[in-house]
Amino acid sequence: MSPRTEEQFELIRQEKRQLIMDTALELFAASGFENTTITQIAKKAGISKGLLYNYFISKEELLEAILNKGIDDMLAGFDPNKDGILDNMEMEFFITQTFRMIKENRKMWKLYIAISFQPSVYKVIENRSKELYEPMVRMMNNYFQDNRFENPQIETFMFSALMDGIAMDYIMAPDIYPVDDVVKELINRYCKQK
Amino acid sequence: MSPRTEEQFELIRQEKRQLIMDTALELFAASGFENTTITQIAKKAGISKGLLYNYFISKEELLEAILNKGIDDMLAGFDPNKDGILDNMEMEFFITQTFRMIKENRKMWKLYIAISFQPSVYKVIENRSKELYEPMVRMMNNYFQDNRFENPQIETFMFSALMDGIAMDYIMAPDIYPVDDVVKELINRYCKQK
Amino acid sequence: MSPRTEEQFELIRQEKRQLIMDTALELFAASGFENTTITQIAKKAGISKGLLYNYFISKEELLEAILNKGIDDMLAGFDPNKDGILDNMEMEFFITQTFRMIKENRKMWKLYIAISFQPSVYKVIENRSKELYEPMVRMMNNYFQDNRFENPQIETFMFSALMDGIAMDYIMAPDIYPVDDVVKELINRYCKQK
Amino acid sequence: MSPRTEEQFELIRQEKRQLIMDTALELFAASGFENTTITQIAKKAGISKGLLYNYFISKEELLEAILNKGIDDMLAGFDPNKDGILDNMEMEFFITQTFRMIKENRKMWKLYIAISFQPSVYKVIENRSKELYEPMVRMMNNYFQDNRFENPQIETFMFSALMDGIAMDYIMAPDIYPVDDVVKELINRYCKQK
DNA sequence: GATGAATGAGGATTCATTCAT
DNA sequence: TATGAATGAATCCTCATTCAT
Repeated sequence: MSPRTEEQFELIRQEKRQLIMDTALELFAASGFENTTITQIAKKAGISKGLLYNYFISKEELLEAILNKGIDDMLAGFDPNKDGILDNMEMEFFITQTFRMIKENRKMWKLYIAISFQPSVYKVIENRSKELYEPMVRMMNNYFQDNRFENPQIETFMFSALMDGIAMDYIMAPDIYPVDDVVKELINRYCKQK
Repeated sequence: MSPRTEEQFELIRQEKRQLIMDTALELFAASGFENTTITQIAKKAGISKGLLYNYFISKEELLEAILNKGIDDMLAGFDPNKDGILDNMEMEFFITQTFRMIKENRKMWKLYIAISFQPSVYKVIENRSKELYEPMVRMMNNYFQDNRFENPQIETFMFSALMDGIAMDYIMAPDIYPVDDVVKELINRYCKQK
Repeated sequence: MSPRTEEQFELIRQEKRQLIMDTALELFAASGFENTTITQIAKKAGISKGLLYNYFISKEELLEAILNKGIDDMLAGFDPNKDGILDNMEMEFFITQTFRMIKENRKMWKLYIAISFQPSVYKVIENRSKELYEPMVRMMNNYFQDNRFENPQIETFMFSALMDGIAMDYIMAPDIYPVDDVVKELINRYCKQK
Repeated sequence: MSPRTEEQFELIRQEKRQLIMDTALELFAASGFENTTITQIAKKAGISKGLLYNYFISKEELLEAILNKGIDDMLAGFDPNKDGILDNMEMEFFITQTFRMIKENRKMWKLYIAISFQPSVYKVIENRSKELYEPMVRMMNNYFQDNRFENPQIETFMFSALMDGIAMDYIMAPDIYPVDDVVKELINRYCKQK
């Protein structure tokens, strides 16, 4: 009856932590952060409330962990620091990649947007958000400048709005929104030779 | 010292009701529905909690009233039941009008979107939302068909995404977003003779 | 059915606040701060838990209020800032007064001492304590100097220890400790012409 | 690699048990019994929570063990059952010895006093306390009677109060309290030929 | 109409203790 | 012997709502 090894414990911790985060995200996305109780999360995850607090020091820290993980995944998913000139292929890849990530992390993004609409409450994600958005915007701006769009500034706003709008509409109604067709059209407009 | 007439009382009631709604909206938009307490609203409105419940039977009904008022205003602001053919001028008017309403009711829209991201809460306004969206979508669809856009179906999705995205981006950062310029460009693209 | 006047509300608040403090002190003194629950206090006071939090923002703030009130009472009970020369009568008055206050506020002092033994936890009363002790010690020192005791410094320590020890022993066993006799002896020793 | 003998195991057990008690005392004295968690104790002692429960069946039993050990030490430190006549030397020895023990077990005494101020907790050590106090009081009484103090009864109360008060004041501020000087004066007053 | 004291159900969090390994 | 994940009862605290005045 020797005790578990360090590795065994670590494995247990990793798995349980992920289980809690997944379960919480599910519920947060469905009902919102405030409308989800720790009891609900614990019950759905099949663990006790106490154990949850063994992994996250508070409900809010659990939220942060989920959002940070989501942002990390997004950042890892593409290279936004592309400083050189983006050609059409690369832009197409960026768009495809972005929506692939959004589709894979739909619930996280739903939560993320919901939280973003309460800035005074959740300054938590403010900094992480900038990490994500600023390089993206810079990249878009470069693209529209380099590819001689008429008004790169405004084009960036329009394109961003399109990305955001498509993402939003898709997230709101994932089952019926023809996201692939719309994205294809988006690529058509922005990544083809003029 | 003549006693107030029935109408005067009614007027006072209406004004107080509106005061409560305005105050609540302010707070809901800033911190979210769940993070705003009845006590906060009453204090900011300068009335007692008891009186607030004289005007609204519950916190949720107060929310509904605010959202319904917002949707009513929006519906009143344009004629979405336009069945005939929309010409470019009319489309331009629709866009201008829409963003004028959004700018005027920014906080209400912020609240509205935040609520929309919580399905379990969203049911409160689900039906009213459809009242607003469905005719809009029908109208857009008609416009793109009538004006011989290549793929009216997809065009409607793209255009809606643009509208939603611009609105969202503006609402998120109203102080720095160049909404007028972006909307002008939107009109340029969609309301000019081909 | 006109609402209560400001004064009526204020009266209610004063009385209820005092009721809560009295009840809490009773329990804190009997079982200690940590071993007393808000539920116990509320039940004993005949009110709801919620109401308690209408008067005190936290359990700890309730403790502070009780201790501060006790210290205020003590400070009001005698003039520790006596800078001039204390004669025997005045010293006798000081001793008598002190023990009168201790007897009247026995439970508060029990709580106060118990709390004092956890300095790392309750820095709360540190400052207030100084307010109370420092002038007392200064006064004693003056007395022993002015009245030509052999070693005023050490005499102050001895006298303080006696006061503290008597108070402590009395508080521990108020029903059987002959505090009046002991205090009489104390006065005999320290306030009679040599 | 010879297997440890039974005695070696027992020795290890004793040492670990003592380590836990020392660690716990440290924390109990600093923050109080209730404010110290088992987790804190285990972490500071460098062992697991489970192991701690291998040595003590409950947190309360750990407290009892600490206090009992302290009382045992105290009892072993002097002979309170002196039935014959105590001379001045012996009284001096008693006082010196007592404060030497208090200084050596300062934290234990801090805890002991803190506990004593919570009747509902005090029962844990009530009986052991009597074992310690009653013979002491009897001894003092005898001394004052035998040495023809005017009012031995009251003198016992005064002397006890002095002992308690000095101990208390020292324990409260061990770093600045001139305990040696004060004790010397105490001896001066009570152990010198009249 | 108007007030704010009062309620109590419900939520987040803590922690002594257990137990599989 | 030794580990720390896991439990759940208990605790503090919140807040929408009610109600006597």
